[in-house]
Amino acid sequence: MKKPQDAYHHGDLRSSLVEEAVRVIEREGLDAFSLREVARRVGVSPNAAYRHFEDKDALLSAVAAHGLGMLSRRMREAIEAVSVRGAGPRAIANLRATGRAYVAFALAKPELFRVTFGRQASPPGPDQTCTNGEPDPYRVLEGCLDALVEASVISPERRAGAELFAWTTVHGYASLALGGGPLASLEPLEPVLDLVIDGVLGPSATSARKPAAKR
Amino acid sequence: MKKPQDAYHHGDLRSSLVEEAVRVIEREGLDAFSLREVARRVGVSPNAAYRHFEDKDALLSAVAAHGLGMLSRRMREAIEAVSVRGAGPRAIANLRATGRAYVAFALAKPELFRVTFGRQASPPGPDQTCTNGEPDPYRVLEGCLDALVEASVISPERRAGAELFAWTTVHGYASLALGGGPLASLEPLEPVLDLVIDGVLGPSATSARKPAAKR
DNA sequence: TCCCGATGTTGACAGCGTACACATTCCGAG
DNA sequence: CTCGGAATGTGTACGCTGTCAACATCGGGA
Repeated sequence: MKKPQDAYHHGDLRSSLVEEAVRVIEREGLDAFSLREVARRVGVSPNAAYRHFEDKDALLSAVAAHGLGMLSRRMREAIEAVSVRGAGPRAIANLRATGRAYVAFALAKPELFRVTFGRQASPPGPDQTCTNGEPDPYRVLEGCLDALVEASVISPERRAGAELFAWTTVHGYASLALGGGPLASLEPLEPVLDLVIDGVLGPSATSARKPAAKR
Repeated sequence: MKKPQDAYHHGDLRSSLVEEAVRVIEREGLDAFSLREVARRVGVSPNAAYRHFEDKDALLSAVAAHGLGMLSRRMREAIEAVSVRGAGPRAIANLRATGRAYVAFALAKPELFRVTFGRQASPPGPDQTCTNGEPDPYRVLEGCLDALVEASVISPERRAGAELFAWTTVHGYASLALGGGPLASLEPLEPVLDLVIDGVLGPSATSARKPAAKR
């Protein structure tokens, strides 16, 4: 009576493989990840994976999609934790919350974050595919900015560049915090978020923001 | 009579290995890179590399250092192309030029850029090691911001967060442009640079910037 | 001159991704 | 109920990889 699309012999391999792959990558690093290792841990033969993924790279892509879904969920949870009803400056707090959640996710699951965003080939379709039914993180950001427009905090035309700018800055902070550059031991996030919000809101509203939250 | 530190049997292997590795990575992707492949192309046995690099990862780190040096050079060249004498708003143009050069490098050599910044382990020392005598890119940015302070365009305290913010935004743009996220087919850079400069200069000087350059 | 250390080579091993052929299990048509 | 094909998992094999140990070669200082 259960209807998951693949629960035949093993009972939802594919999902098991993806989850185990996420675990290996996050706990022992991307270098420790191999098809054979994951299959071994799941308890199937190495080639079983080929019934569900064309090759190793396809499995990695599935891992990336999984990571995207997790990130998206955390951003939405962060929003909900801030506002039950959202309007006015609450919308600004939401935007800030998503940024914080984004960086927190990168720091909490650095290897997964790298796999999620460090890949060249992503589905060329308009939106990324996420593992859960989650909307992809970009849509969450769009929601935040739409709310700002609806609450008349920013003008529609100012919204135009906002998505790119906000995403870009927060993603850059996360990337650099993960260790590549000389900013590895990093300065606090909040001042950066202040500048992001200033940039999004525009020069007029500079001090309309709430004082930076603690931490 | 020549004194390069290692020009014995082969004549500066190590450098040859690094350069060939850069070539392979940039032309055929990181996946096509292997110790054996690089050694093969250079014309030495696979194990010759082990006289110069502890393991594959060490060679990759050398590639990353090489990439850092290239990036740094391009940023400095971009500055020189803008200003023979630098002061006042010229310093702002310099900052913008480094940002443009940073993104241009990432787009021109995407695989190399990924290797350069996508690594977890970097030398823990205060500054990254570059291949050429180049200062690392972070120092170049510091130079730009110092010039802004010296020219009294920004206050010293405003400079504090500026390095992180500027680097972060430009690096994020470059990373996203390389294809991970949904911003792959990307919106123009200049408006983002406008916002970066606004953020660095502070809310007072919003329209002090020059109109965005063409292209 | 000769010898030692730096450099490069050869051979070997385990682990990897993956192709091919085979075994098992599920499910619907008769 | 049976039975056959499709879906799923296994066994075996191949070439490639990173790396180790032992050996060969060279060049410069005693």
